[in-house]
Amino acid sequence: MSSPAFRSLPLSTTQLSLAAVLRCGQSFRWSVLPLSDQHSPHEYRLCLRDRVVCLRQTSDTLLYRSVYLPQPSSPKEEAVKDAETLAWIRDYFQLDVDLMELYSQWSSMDPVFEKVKDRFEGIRILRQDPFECLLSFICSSNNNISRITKMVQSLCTQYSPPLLSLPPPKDGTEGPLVPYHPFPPPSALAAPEVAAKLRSLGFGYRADFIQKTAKMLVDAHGNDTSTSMQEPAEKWLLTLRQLSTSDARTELLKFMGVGRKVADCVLLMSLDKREVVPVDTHVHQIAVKHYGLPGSSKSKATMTPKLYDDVSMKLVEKWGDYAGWAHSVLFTSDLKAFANYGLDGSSSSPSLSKIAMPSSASPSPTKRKRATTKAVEGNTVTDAVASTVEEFDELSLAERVKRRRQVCLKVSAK
DNA sequence: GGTGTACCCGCT
DNA sequence: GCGGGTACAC
Repeated sequence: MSSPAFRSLPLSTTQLSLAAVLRCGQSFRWSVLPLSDQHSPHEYRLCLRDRVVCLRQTSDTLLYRSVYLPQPSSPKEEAVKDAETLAWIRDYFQLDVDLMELYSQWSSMDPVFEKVKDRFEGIRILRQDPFECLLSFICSSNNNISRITKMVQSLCTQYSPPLLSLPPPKDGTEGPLVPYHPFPPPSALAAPEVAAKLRSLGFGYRADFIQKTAKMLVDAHGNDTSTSMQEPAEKWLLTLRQLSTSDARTELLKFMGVGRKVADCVLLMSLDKREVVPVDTHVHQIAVKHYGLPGSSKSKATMTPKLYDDVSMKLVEKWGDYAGWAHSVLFTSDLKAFANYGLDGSSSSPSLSKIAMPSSASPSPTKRKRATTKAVEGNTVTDAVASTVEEFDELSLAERVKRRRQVCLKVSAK
């Protein structure tokens, strides 16, 4: 396989830090390969349907290239495909969003953010493929990044044939070829026997969730496995981007293994719902420690729907329109794996865990106010989210179970 | 409608 | 034992 030259895109690491963004638990599929280059210590690779995208980064430049299948037959055709790769990069990393602008806004709104911002630059939300995102986060329950990564890799190697193979990027050295697999389509995971296989691969109880969710999607939207690049179910998931946060969440909650947390991750990371703040026990701890949410910092209260809403709403109030993006910065800064991140001597910002709780940590709000204050036609983001939260609240557990059953029955009836 | 428990597996 | 949760039964 040929090794085309890298193209370059001027881009500061303050706008995008691959080292943080590709390893902080948003996407679990990027290969991180060592380089002997001081300025760019790693190469990152991701396999798409028809190409493997390879990225490197220096302080002021993003270097990119792709290896295609089929290979371009002329320099002209290759130039066209490279332009596609660049367009994909702009879309996937949402480069039209000015992260510096957001960082300064969040800093002015939040003293806690102010303290971590210098050490955790360039952390933004990826715009991922919804199907991959959905399955990845179904795998994430009661789980850690390293195991989720292994499971997602298994999905690819077991259920999606390799697109092509590449040698490691070691400058100058020839190494063994490594196969790159795209993420499998829904139809590849829908067969009943998939569940048992996934269990044997160490997926645990998530094996059934994956297979059932894939089957629900295929049965509801068909699997046109003809040569098309995307199956109908994948296209349908993309249409959820047009829906309101609340409506899109309702759709996601119908799938097996998808509760509020997983749904919110998919909304934020693949469906353009930038204000959504997914709440897990970790985020809850952050909220208790730094934002005066009620709850003991030691006792791990079970995440009830109400507690989830309280935490999520509080953080949306704090950070505003792009609250989900801000959440990602704080969340990353609190990951153990990032304990030494950004400590290159030039910065002295602490990791979040080292920051003392503000002495006047907001006197635990007597009671979370429901969004009673409807502002101008619900145009403020806080209100928009608050109202969606209310709708979710009103959706009883029984109703959710019923809806899910309906879909399951519909599925098994076929 | 809120609360309790089992669930796979790997790590502390 | 617990965890970057969810399903299911009271």
